[in-house]
Amino acid sequence: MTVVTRFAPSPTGYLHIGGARTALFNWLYARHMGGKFLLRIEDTDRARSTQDAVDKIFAGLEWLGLDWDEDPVHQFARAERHAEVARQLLAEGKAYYCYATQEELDEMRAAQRAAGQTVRYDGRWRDRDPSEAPEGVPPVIRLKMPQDGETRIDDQVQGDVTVSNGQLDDMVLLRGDGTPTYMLSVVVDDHDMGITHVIRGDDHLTNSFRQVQLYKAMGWEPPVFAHIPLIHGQDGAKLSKRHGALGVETYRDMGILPEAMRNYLLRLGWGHGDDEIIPTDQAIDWFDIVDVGRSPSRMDMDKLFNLNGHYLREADDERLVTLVADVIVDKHGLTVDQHGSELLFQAMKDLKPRAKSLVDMADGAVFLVRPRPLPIDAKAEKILANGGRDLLADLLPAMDGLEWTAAALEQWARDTADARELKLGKVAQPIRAALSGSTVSPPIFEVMEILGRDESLARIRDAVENTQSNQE
RNA sequence: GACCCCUUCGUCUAGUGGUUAGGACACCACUCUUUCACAGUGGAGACACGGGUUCGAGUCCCGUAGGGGUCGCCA
Repeated sequence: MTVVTRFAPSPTGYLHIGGARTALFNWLYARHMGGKFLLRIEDTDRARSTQDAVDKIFAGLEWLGLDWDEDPVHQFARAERHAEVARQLLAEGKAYYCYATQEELDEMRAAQRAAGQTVRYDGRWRDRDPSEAPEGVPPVIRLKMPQDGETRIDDQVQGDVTVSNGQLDDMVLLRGDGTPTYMLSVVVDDHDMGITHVIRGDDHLTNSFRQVQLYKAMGWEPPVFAHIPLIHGQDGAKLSKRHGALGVETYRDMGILPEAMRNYLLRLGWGHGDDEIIPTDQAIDWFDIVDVGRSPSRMDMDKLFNLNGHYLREADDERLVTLVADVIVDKHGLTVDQHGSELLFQAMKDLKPRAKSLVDMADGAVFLVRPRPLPIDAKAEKILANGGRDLLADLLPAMDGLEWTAAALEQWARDTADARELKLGKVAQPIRAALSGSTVSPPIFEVMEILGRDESLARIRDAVENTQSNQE
């Protein structure tokens, strides 16, 4: 049997982190099993569904690198098929019309609550003759749930979970306006799409019991269920769009690499011994849904960034140049021309170990492509003011004739420091301040080589001459 | 409230009856060092609690506590 999984988001907003992980697990399982991963847009809530959200979800999945098979199914387009199933059940006596009004149901629930009873539809129209139907109330169609026995789910993650059928109320299949409810739509679509494994958030676990009864009523084989634990926020509560869950594009904008995101999400609820760095191809090889844990986990940004730093160091230099240039343009408002890209490329090996995100990397690299004269930050200015400027002025004439390689420049700096009985840092820091405008940068002699003789000397001259440099 | 689920360092996890309870992030110290990082070494840090079962329990059973989820003509 070929495994078919699906990711079924409702397009009422961006693709948030929990949805992204659900998608990842479905994708990984399908790829691991050599099956298919399908997409279904659950847009039956016409009021809240938007095309913009659909686009964002697609974009989010694409960014994450989760490719789906076949064209996405739009649930609303299948409404007639769903209604047909409801009518069939009605004809077979497995479902019935319910004429209870909204107000009536509200009262019923309020009364149940007040009496300390379980709140659920009481089946008031279950055995009532439709001839008693009130005028002008468009009826809903409800499924006749079994009232005895129990419903059992052998969940791949949660294990055997059983609920007594008395807990299940007769759920609405078709609304008064003839449109299908979510409960009906998911079951019909999962069946029609040939979904073999439903992997979704734990918050759907209790829905599954009722869905199983719908499968049974239709004489269909239920899929295998796997309810994965939710991701919680720092406060331990369910992460949702209105509760701290950020869209995946936000992580992208924070400078996270998609491969880092995948690795991080994978480790939330799933592990493989002591392995932490798990590239995607390895994940496909190792991942199995039965190995997913049952307890919820919390988002840990520090770990995400740590992982991101790792993938950043491994990433291809040219790819990084493009990504970092984009951030420099967007965040720092500068342009990065051919020469600028060249500088970034050469500096990449020094930039990599210093960044945990593309944003960090851009911050650390921007001085390379800034036009002169550079802004000098307060700490750097202090170094220049406290003797650094004088030293540079003193050294400048000799520097012109040096061999301009990192190694030669470093040797020269060491000799110079020795000759003056200074520590190397005393020579290096003023140069760093002049070249980068900061006290923090990649190894400064590397920077000198990358920037080149002319630019380097010009920046040092700027620093020497501008006693009141443009401080930030 | 009812039903369902969960509970190992602060966080993510390994662990499936006998371990000095392992790893990772974060934290602290040290090493490296021209700054900052990276890297390396070391350190502190956990089986929620109470009963069983067993020669022996983080591992099995039952309670308790805490947390979460669901109870819509939303999905």
